Amino acid sequence: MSNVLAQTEDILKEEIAKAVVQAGLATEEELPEVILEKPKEKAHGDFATNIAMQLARIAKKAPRQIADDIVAHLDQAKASVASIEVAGPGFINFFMKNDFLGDLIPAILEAGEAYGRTDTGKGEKVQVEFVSVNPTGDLHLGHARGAAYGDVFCNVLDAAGYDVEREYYINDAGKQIDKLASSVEVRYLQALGHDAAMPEDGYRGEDVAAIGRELAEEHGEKWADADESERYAFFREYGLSHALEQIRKDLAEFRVHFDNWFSEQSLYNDGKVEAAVETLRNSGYVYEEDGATWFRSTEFGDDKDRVLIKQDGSYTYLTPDIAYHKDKLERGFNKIINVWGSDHHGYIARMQAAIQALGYPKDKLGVKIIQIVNLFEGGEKLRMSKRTGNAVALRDLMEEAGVDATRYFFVMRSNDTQFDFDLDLARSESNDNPVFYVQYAHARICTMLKQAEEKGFTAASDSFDANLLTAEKEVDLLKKLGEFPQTVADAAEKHAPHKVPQYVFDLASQLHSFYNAEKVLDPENPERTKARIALMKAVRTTLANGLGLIGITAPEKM
RNA sequence: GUCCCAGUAGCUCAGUUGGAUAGAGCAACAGCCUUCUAAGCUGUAGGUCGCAGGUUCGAAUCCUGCCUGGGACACCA
Repeated sequence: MSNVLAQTEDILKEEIAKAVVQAGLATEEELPEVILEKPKEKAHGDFATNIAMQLARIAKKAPRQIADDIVAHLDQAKASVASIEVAGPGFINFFMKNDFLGDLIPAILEAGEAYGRTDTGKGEKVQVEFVSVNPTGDLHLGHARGAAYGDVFCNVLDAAGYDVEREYYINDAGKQIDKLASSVEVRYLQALGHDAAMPEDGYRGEDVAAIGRELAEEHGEKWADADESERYAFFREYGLSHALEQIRKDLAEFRVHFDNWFSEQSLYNDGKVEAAVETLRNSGYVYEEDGATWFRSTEFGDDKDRVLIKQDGSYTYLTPDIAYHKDKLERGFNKIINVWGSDHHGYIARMQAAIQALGYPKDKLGVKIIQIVNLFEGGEKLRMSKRTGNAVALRDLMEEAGVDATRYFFVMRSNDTQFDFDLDLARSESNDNPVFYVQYAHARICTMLKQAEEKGFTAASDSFDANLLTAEKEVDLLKKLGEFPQTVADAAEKHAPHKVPQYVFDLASQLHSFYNAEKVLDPENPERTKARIALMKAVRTTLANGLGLIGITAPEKM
């Protein structure tokens, strides 16, 4: 178990609970959960608890009096507590014996790449569906944020002990594919010099035009006057597979991979769309009106009922989507999570209604909304890609800023605030750029360790004395290292992967600070040098693991 | 009109699910390289947490109302 800090906390919590009961302040049943927090102020100790305030009502005593009683009954030695203070309205501040930190470095070095992994998720099966862009063109800015968020979120879930599956839902059945087919057709004909007009709602992007040109080159006039339906089927298939191929390629380059690519068309082929409607009908949530078939979603809090089958007999967008979610739920996940763009938020209520109508609890489905991204360059907002005239593509970003910076930037902010992507900053090789700042910390350590080797310093992970690590900056570093597993678990539980870049940045900052204050390789003090080398190795491991979760490189040299 | 998200330092954002004197980075100002990478560090300054009520020992955080910005409100996908 490499989560030394959590162990220490658990023991302390237990001892506090015991003390409360022994002091006769509350029975075990009355006892609220003991909450330990990490105070912002160093002067308030390593941990603090507000248990005395919480007990005020139960024990019918003043919080400070309660706090004193608890302290009097606490087994300080067992809880590794060095000293205790009662402060403010009744906080109990614990100053820990730092010897618990001594176990940390060997634990980290032993765990290696696994440091930061916990079993908080208890192997629960979670499925995350993200990106799921219509295969009708390039991925662009907003999709990229969703891709980065989804991917890092999955990494974090995995590290926290969840059994994660990544899925991409391919909308390959609806009208948008018909539109793609005719758009490709027009571009193909135009590429051959024929007179063809793009339909009003066709895809006018450069990406589709490229497919048309490619086709013209490969096939020449072959399809120009082929049989209408045959020709249509061909363009449809060709456009679809090429768009999809492009998406896969871009995502792969962005280091995003899926376990499962799920085709909407397969739902039709397997009769699952009909089956879903029947299921809802049998449960009594379906009715006919005005020649259409409706889903009584208002039963579950939706604003209005929704049409499943239109007057003309075709399905609405919602219907296959319900079938899709039904299919996902039947695959046995404890939880399914959708990552959607902000323009889809209005869709949540009806989907959750569908989940309930299918007989599942509402919270079986989680929806994460990714807010809009604005791209800035030279202080100005870019609306269009300079290259293609379309919305800025993921590919442009990767070229301009690199994959590392792009991924880091997209996940460093909470998903539900709009994000200004500063292209100049992402590109800059300076300390303003948080990606470089963190990577530099890693590289710095690697250089130090290399020199340590060259100079003949060695440090096996178990042959150093952790008690020599007493400088303020190194104790801070140790404490920060200890937080990593919980930060990751926290990020998973709160669906907040942005906590990882935040953590890694803080750790890098403390490393730089330590580096400037203390010398690691010191021939005058070989024993302390050994201990510090071990500390540096632990920091390097933790930084690398954090960067790994974000999906970016940890360079050894910069 | 209804719903969702946001509103915290000049700018970009955190804020440990209600805790102590609200924190980082950038920008500003003042310093630190003969020494393991200055792509770094140290310090100063900077705040009516959108506004007004309420809940309680205690509110940036929870509730109500309002203001501002963004988005969504199809028998489109």
